[in-house]
Amino acid sequence: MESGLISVDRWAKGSSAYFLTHLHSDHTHGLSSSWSNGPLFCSRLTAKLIPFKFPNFNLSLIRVLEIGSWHALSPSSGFPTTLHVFVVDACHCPGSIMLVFRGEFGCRICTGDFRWEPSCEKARMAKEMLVAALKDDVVDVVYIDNTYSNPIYDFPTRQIAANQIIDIILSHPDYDIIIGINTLGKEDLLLQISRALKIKIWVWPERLQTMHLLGFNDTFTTNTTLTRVRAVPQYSFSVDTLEALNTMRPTIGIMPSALPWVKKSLQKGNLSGSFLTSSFKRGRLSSNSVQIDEQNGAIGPLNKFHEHIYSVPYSDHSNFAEIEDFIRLIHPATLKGIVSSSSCYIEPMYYFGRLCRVNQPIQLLHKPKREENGKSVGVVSTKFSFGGDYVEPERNKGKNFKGKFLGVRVSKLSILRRKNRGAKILDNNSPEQD
DNA sequence: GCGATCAGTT
DNA sequence: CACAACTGATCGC
Repeated sequence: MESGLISVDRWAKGSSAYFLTHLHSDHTHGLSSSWSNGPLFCSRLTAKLIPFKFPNFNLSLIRVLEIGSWHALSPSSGFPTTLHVFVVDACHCPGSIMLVFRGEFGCRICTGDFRWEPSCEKARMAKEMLVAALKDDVVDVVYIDNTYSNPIYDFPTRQIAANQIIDIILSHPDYDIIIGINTLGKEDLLLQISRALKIKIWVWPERLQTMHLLGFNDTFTTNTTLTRVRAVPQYSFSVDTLEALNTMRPTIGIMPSALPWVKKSLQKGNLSGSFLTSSFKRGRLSSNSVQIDEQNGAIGPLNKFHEHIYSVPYSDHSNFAEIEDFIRLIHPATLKGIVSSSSCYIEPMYYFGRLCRVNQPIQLLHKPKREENGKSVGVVSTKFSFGGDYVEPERNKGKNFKGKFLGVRVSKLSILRRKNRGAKILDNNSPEQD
């Protein structure tokens, strides 16, 4: 039946064990306070955060996985078969982990969301642990964080981006500073800012609780009078907000993200206005990401996109080169993306297939896709296709296909809205089995 | 009131 | 161009 043996960041009934790589909401869809579909395996830190995100969560379901250790699931512990899982730090956000599974199905790695920068000490240690754990074993499948698995995604390390942000703040000594963040992540950035400026950072009350759970007891405050630097929910961060704030005090906003929409939405917000001062135009709206001195991270003039807003490519996902490094290191038989995309732009096998042992032809678009959902034997349920059988001319990445196809005007790809992250690994992955 | 979807926001 | 992470409305129950 369609029940998988284990699920990673997927929460539907039918699996014997559930793994949570980290607590971002796009990985917890289907998880709730009342969820009870099976044992939930996660890092110690994630386990600590779960009750905060899901009050009244049944704690007896939680199984802590120590980082750097192998853990066994076996019939003696009520599991259908024996498998082992190894855990390393994914360096994506607090508590985030990468998982290595060994069992009847062979060896598979779920990276979860991850960022392993070559210059990051934590990532270097994680990599060593992983290599040591794998020994000479071959890896059959890597479920990769393919968010940026396209060579157009080239951005600097978080260290460099953090220095850019600090420089921006230092160059605005008389301004209030607003930084957009989410419910978890980018703590290191805020700590560095705090250290560099010798100043506390304001966060909203729930975020302060999170900070305390994470063990940061001194750096953050909810008292606005103590600091000019405030970290606010990203969704509350807009051109309008910044303009409103500026009617009260001079304020700049900083968007720490490598996602292209940042630039786009910020530009669009003000292009038609009268803001196009010469100093603004100097910002080269259409230019690509910042080119900066690799060593010290000095900023160029170009991450300013609005009179009051800077966009800095501080990313918690690996860039293209880092993904490539990872795949080269693991040299798996094949790859699956954990981010289901409605297009081929980030299909991992397209760019990385040559680094795999099984050099599969690049199947760019939809998999067979007969079933609606669920029962496909595969692994990651990438579940959508365009109804028909039209094939995008592979590298003809030019236009997206929203125009009109088959006379149907698909104005939005929203029908295909990706939604499905996560992987379900079946007890029998092999084709010879039903 | 909950969960699943959809819509929309940055 | 896509993408990530999140909030909020809606609908069925």
